[in-house]
Amino acid sequence: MPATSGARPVAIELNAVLVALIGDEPQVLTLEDGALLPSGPFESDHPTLQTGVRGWVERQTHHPLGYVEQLYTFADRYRESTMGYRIVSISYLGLTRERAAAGQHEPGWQSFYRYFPWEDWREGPPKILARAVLPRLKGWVEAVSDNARRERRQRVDGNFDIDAWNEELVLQRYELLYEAGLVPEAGRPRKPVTDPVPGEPMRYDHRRILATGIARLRAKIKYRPVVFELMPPDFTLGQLQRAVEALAGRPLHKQNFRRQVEQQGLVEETGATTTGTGGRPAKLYRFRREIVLERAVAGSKLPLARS
Amino acid sequence: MPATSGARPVAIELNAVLVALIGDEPQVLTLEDGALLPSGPFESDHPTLQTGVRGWVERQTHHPLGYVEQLYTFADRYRESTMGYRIVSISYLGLTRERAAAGQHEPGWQSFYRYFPWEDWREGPPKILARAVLPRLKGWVEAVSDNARRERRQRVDGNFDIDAWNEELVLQRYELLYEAGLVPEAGRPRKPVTDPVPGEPMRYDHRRILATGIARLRAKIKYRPVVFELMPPDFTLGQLQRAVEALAGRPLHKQNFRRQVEQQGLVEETGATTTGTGGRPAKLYRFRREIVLERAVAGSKLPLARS
DNA sequence: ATATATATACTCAAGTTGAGCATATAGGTG
DNA sequence: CACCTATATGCTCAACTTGAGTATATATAT
Repeated sequence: MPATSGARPVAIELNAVLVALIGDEPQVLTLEDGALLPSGPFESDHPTLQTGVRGWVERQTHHPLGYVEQLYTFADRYRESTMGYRIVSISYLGLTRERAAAGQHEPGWQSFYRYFPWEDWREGPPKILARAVLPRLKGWVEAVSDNARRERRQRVDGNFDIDAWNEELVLQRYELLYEAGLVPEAGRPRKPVTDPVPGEPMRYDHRRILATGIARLRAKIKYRPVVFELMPPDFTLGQLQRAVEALAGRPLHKQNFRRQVEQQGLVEETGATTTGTGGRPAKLYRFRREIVLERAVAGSKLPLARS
Repeated sequence: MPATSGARPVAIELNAVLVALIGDEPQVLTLEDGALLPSGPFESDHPTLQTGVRGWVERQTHHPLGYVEQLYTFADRYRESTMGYRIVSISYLGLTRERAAAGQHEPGWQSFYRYFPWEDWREGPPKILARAVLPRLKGWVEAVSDNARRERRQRVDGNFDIDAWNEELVLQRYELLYEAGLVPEAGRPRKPVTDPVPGEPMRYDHRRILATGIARLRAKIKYRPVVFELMPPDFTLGQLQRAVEALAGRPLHKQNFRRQVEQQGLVEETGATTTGTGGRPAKLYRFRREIVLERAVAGSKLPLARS
């Protein structure tokens, strides 16, 4: 028998990091003027968690969810429900297609970089890094000495290396800033943050959940064709590149990007072109959806023997 | 307010996929003669889930856990506790160091490949694949026609490709076998499996959880230095290679493996050598633990612009 | 002494990647 | 209209990485 006898009742809450691209800007659906991620109860009439999330999100947003994946389950003691149950929150990442009004501000949708301004390197190193983030981290490093200082320095250098920026470390950087007392997080057992680094906070641990979602998405676009879940059916390679750049928060080399996309066989030409791009007309492409079944991908870095 | 009002009480159960290498064989800790993974209640006096798992596992096994990571949260309706609560199970992957008695059978420890015999390619393609698994899958493909058949064929070809075996797809292969009715899984809404493919079953969904853990571990060894959590403090490169081969289930090219390990700077020589290896004495190495802080790794496959 | 292991060092061709030059074709401007 | 500016697209090339060896060293067993 599995040892479930000592299990205690808790309440389950679902959280969603719902992402869309609106006019080249990566956005997340929020409530309460950007302070909360959408949350919903786990309804027992759904056969699985996944379908529960799907149903509830699609009811709320009236848009189909192209892709859903579980992010993480948090059950930290600082979140207690009013009923006395302990709250366990299970968070999901969901991707949905661009809304109609490109370039407009849709109510509830907020840019990733409102919460993590140091993560947007599309125009080069964000000034906020050198001006606000790094000096404060330096202070935190130097607040201790000897081994502790060396360890802090290594962590800062490894996660905030200007010369070898790693865009996947969104969560680790956020957690480091949290440890350094530079970002506030409601409800956590921490001394209040008097002078936080720039970037909007959220209530509860929602900003941390968002960081988890962005980090996962940035890692995933490198080895699974998930960007296409955010694109319209037909698109130019330029649009596709801007979409990846928006998510990764980094500028890409145009010619090499096309080479990569084309030789991976991810897209096919529709035959049409568009002149709306401001220069030579661009060919329109569509995602070859069959490829998801065919190739289960994976980048083996293991030095396999024989062939 | 987050919409937690409709949340229903459930019971939380923790499951662990606890891995150790025992004499070149990758093993998992089980109960009930291999039929169950260790499970424990979520005790409310632990500040976080992670420390809860750690404490409970270390109490049970009397060994420190080198590495713990959350795997997945399952809450499928077919698992109801006797009390009427719904059970949500949160599973973890844990790595621990090799036991004293190498080569011996430790009670409770079972080889990965007892449960997934088709996943062990260390001696070339497992005979069981051509003899039992693939023919049965072929039957499943041909049981339908037209589009359905084409889709089934694509999925089988993509996940069980003998000529381009992808060792990371452990979970996807297991799920495909489940869908094809070739592996039994207790408690699931499925017709009973009369003639399963070889490989031990487990109770509940524990075999699926184990598949999740192995898949995660196989993916992780490629970009994080987690193997070292399974190794003794000093080891030869030969031992290290056999450890990776055991986890990945594939033979590696010896010279290229050393090159990779050395140029990644993951290890340093201890200065000592050992003659116990049956040939020329091997240098002993140790893991450079500092590197974990220094390099946050990640294999960028994005074609970045400028430098 | 010889056979057989394993360990370690080095080489080389093929493939991949980073960086950039060159050309095509739209719209806007004097 | 000639020309400037954008974006799109095609192609090259050197540097680096990877796959697949050959060659040599040094233990133990017979």
